[in-house]
Amino acid sequence: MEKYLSQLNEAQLAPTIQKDGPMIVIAGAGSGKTRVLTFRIAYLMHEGVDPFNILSLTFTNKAAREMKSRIAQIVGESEAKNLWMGTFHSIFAKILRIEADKLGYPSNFTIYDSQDSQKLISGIIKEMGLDKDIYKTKQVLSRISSYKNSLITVKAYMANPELREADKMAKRPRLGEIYANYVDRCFKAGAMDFDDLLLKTNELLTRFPEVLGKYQNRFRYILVDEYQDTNHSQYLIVRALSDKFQNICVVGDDAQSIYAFRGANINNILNFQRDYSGVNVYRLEQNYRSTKNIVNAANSIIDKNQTKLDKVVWTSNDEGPKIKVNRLLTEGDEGRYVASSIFENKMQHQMKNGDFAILYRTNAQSRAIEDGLRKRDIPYRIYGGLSFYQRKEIKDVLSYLRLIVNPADEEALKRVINFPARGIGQTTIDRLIVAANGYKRSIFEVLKNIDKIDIKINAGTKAKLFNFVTMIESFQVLNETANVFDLAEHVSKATGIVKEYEKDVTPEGVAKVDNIEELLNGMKDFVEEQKEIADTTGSLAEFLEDVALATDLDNDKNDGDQVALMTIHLAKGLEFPCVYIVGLEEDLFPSAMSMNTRSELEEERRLFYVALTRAEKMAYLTYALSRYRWGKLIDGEPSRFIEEIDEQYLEMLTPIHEQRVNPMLSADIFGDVEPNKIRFKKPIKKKKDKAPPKFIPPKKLKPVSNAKSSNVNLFDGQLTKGNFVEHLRFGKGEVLSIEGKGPDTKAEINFENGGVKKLLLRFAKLTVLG
DNA sequence: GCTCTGCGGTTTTTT
DNA sequence: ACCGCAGAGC
Repeated sequence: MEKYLSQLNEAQLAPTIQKDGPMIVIAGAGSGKTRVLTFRIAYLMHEGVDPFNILSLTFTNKAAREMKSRIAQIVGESEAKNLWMGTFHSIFAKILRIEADKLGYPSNFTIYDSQDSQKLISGIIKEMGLDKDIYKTKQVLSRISSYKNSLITVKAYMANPELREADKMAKRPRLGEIYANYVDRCFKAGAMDFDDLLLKTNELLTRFPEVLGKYQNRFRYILVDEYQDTNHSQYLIVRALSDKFQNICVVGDDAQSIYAFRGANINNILNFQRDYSGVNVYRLEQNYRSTKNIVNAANSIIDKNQTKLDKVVWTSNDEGPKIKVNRLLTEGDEGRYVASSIFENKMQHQMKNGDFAILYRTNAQSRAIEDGLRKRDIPYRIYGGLSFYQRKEIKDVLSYLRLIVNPADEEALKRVINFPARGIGQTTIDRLIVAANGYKRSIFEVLKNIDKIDIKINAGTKAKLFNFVTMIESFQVLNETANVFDLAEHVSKATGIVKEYEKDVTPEGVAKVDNIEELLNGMKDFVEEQKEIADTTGSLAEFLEDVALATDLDNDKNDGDQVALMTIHLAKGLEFPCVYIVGLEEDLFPSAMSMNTRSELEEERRLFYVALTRAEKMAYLTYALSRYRWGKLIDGEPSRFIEEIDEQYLEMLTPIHEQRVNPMLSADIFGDVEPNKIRFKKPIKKKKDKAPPKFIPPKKLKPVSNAKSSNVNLFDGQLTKGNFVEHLRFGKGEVLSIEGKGPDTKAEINFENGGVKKLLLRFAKLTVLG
């Protein structure tokens, strides 16, 4: 143990060897918090704590696995495997299965993913005959989700006039009814959604004191990673479980809280000291990951936030190169630039593809980057997006498997009852749902008793339904004896799914068949793996649970040396020698959806902080003057975050403001990438969009966008005080004054929805009204 | 009940 | 630009 502890600095050592009592570790980016957590757990075990009594909660399965294997290296495999280590969702799903009967749930309950939840909600809205334009599925679901995360049950909602009033004001007076129906249908289907896994755990621990006592005694030592991202529901679980022994260690960084949008409450970390008595506060402030330039630049930006804990991150690492900032004309140029820059860095610094990460705000941005990388033959891997298990063909197979484990699973049943097509249409399904609701039973039970109940379905259809039920039941029998791989293989053949997709000879169809094969291979691995682990059964139910809570990041196949592409959210906790942060434009990053309040904007800023602190040696920031959004070419302005960085840490490859851009010069940044093509492509494209008029005839409504011209001010001399203009975002406005000359001309404009703005005319997208 | 077509939403982030 | 879904026609 000594040999491990000696690897820690003073600040890391103190929290590692505090055995008992509540403690919080405020850990700056790259300060070695994972090391503290792992060594601390090893230390506890060294001090005689049974691993069975240690609960360690992480944010991702991947983090849990990595931590477990690191601990195994210290204390040995056999000891480490008894640790309770995983995500909130996976740990409490396991506990809920054990205690399910107390809550009236079957222990083999299904976990609905958000797609399942959405389909159920939209079905309920339809059944209730509500206007789907007012009751938007996603909005309704997000309301329900936030209620659940705040522990507002249907009963609590109904008893709370304020909440009901708020939804009424939002023109959704029947939201409570939808909520009630949704909860009811999930319960009847033996299903829990993601939020339920936490909500029901809370219910379990409050309603059954003996259960709470049992788990309090079991989890004598609790550690929580990424505490800043816990929501209220998770917070209460941790509080309840740690209440008896108070051996609670939370680790987090308020500057990296980026999940408020899904209910994470930054106050959980800010108020931790108030929640427990005698809290020891530790700070890890030395960054071991990044260069001085990167650390200081990141500090300079997070300084702009008001809500934060005192902490000064510093490093003794090298100065390192400055952060390079580059402006491109279009998203295509951005992709090409990033690709050629990676190419150059590989040549100059002998770097591998795996040393690079390209981070973006939204998944939609990946396409242009991909194109650039492909042209340069740079191998890459996209993380996130539609995960493997969410793909249609995979969900089809999984739905059959879910139905075997839990035939009440309504969403699975609806998905496959007529896929592949077997002549059971929507009308029949609707009638089945009505009957199931009427009898307060699951659809599957209705199906089994189809002859005994009152339902208007003709004999032919009844026969088809009977066949379907028989098929599922035969699978259930097989599940008693066969392993999950053999079962799944049989299912994909017997149901005709594979045959159905084999009919499709397009590349997409072929890919689907391949994907199903990959799923089966994965199940084979699962079977093999489970043979080696004594305390798991390798059951189908277990496989499905793993799959339901898995993310793309978890299945790191590590196939070869590839550049990583992902959203910034996904990048949290990772690090790369060289990081490209792309799409640094107002309305994109910060996102237009998150600029309404200071707290939203501060979360965007933390997101930027997270992005920048992923970099070890080099960081690049890029933005494009125009990019396709919703199929249209939209002009953008550079993100405020670029200007918020102390400029001494930046190297502007292109001037950010007030300077003429020479298109010939800007072409140079592509190095040897078909310069001619790039140089001439833009002007041609631009011409097609809009021919810049020589002058603007007054009084006539003439749409003139200054847009992509970017190096000239088309309004030069045309726009004067008193002119009326229209802006895409700010609406109509009156020109108050003009200042500057040529490309630097600015106009002060009073907009009807935006107030007074000063706009650089060569960037402003204005229509002159007269 | 099945198939095709046109429409509409999408692009904020995810356990 | 793209995908998924609803509605109409067969």
